[in-house]
Amino acid sequence: MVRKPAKADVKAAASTRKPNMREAILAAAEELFSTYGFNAVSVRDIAQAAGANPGSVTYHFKTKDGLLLEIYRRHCGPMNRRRSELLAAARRVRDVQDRLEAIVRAYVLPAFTSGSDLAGGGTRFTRLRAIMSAEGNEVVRKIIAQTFDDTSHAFIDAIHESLPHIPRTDLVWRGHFLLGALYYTLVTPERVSRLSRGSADGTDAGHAIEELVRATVAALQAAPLDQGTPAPRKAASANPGRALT
Amino acid sequence: MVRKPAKADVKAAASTRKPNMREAILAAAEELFSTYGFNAVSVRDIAQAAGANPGSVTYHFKTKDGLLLEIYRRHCGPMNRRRSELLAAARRVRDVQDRLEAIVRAYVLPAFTSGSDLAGGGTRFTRLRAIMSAEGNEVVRKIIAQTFDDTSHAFIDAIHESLPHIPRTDLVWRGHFLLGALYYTLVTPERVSRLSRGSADGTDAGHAIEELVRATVAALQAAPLDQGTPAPRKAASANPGRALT
DNA sequence: TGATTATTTGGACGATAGTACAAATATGGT
DNA sequence: ACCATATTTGTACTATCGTCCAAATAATCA
Repeated sequence: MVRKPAKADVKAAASTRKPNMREAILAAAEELFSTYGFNAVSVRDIAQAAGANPGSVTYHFKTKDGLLLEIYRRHCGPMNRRRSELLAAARRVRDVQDRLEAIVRAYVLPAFTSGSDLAGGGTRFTRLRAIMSAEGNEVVRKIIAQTFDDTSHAFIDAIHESLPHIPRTDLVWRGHFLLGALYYTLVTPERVSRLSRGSADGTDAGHAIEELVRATVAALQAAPLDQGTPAPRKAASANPGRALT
Repeated sequence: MVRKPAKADVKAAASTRKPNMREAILAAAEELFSTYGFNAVSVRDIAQAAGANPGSVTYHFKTKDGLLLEIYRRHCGPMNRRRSELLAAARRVRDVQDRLEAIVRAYVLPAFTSGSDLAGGGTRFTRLRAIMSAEGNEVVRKIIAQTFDDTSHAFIDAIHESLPHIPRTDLVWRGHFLLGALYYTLVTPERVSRLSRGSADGTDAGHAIEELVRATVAALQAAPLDQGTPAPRKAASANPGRALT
């Protein structure tokens, strides 16, 4: 096809230098996958976005699945390490209520903030995980089960220690709901803006975190299902300020 | 509203006769889309699953998008009608606590139970919606905004009437979390079974509904963020049985 | 019945998918 | 400067995609 007129011109056209094409491909793939999903993005799309040749993608990552795998490898480590640190600190909080909130925050925060270099990297990767779990990608399913389940168990255990009267099963459910809410907020933040008629911004990560933490802490403390305790009556409305705490 | 009883006969003899190919294609497409997503399923996959010719799909629905559109048309009406009925009934519940629970149940229940003929139709369609929102399908985005937003507003308004001291914005967030939790449970139910080490079944719709309702009612009643009320201390642990209600 | 319409069929079209590979080029150590 | 290696490039391969179309078949009704 048409040859490039001059190497310098091409490089100048790109906003940044490209010392490491491999990194550029990874960044482009992460951005595209987290926006349109894995199936909807082609290797050629990624190559073009990275200013690379489709063959380079094959050279560096062998297959499209391999590229996705490498993205996960890049993020899982730092994110779970951050979670462990925050969880360890949260466990040391004296007050039960504060501790519970700190634990939930330790789970949610690393999903939003970047674990590595790029701004918004955490949000982007978590959105990618959300889309992947919806698409049911088989390559990713194994990584999730073997990389994230340990972290999930650690958090559930920590919560269970703070709420020993609630069966573990219920806490698993409620932690599951937390992850679903977190994913959905990252996938369709504009829905919040729309339904609130502009009084809330779904893309405001800070606000989303606070809302999510507050709602989750309340949900975790709700009476369990089995133990024959029907949802208590009237008391809540009699104590509106503090609501359910 | 009752559908043809003859439908059962047709289904029983699925391998032999095919009186209505259009319906068979719709059913196959719904099943495949809700399992693998829109992008991952080809028109030929659908045709094969329905025992039809790929050309028949084009004949009946013009395009692949048209097929998806028709699936939505089939379900949206009955589901939202059911929700309206249940919501109207829930509004008439006297006790505030019971009413709140009934409202949430009115939102969640039609998403699980079938609105039409097939068993598990409701669950399947809701799972489809979950995957579609993750894939960011443009064809569907318009339908969602114009068909489901009215319903969402109605539920938020009803909740707001029962919890007037909580700003609408917070209720929007919490309703959003509810939908995310609902979606995620339908998309990856096996995760609940895995993390609970077998003590819970993620595919048990009845149990999922109860857990979801309990957690959501508690979350809705939590103190709002802004009004300077820090999460209350100590009281919760002093009242473990009822927790946050 | 025959005539008209509705549906199904099988094959084809151009576009694009993931991947492979040889040639061209860039890089780094000596 | 040279050589060995790493990387990039251009292109080609096969497979599959959504859609289209003319012919074959089924269904409907005068």
